[in-house]
Amino acid sequence: MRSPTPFEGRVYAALKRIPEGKVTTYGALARYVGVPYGARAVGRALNCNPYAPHVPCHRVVGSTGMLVGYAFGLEKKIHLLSSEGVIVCNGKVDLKIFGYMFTD
DNA sequence: CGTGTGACTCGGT
DNA sequence: GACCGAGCCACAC
Repeated sequence: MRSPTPFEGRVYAALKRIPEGKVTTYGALARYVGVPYGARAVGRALNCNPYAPHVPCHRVVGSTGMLVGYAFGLEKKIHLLSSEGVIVCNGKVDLKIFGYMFTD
């Protein structure tokens, strides 16, 4: 287990701020942690440190609402989201309804 | 310190 | 809306 870097710590903190039944995008998450164009860095951090379920990494989807990846498997990710009230259609989520933009 | 990689995003065609 | 190429970031080697 590699020690979590400050950057990863900010990512996990942001993840925990996502209300249940909502999802966010790698881009929005990256901006929130202070890295406007670090969407890839965010994804890499989650893939390398899936502290699940301590960190709800399953609430992170692509900019188009499409689920792009999950360390435990996309099927698992989809199931978790639907269990929280998020409607997943064909591996995609409606960001117009479930998209969380870290307004605060 | 340079190179490669990955759960991304955007702009052009 | 789909496909393709380029850009950006943090991290491991």
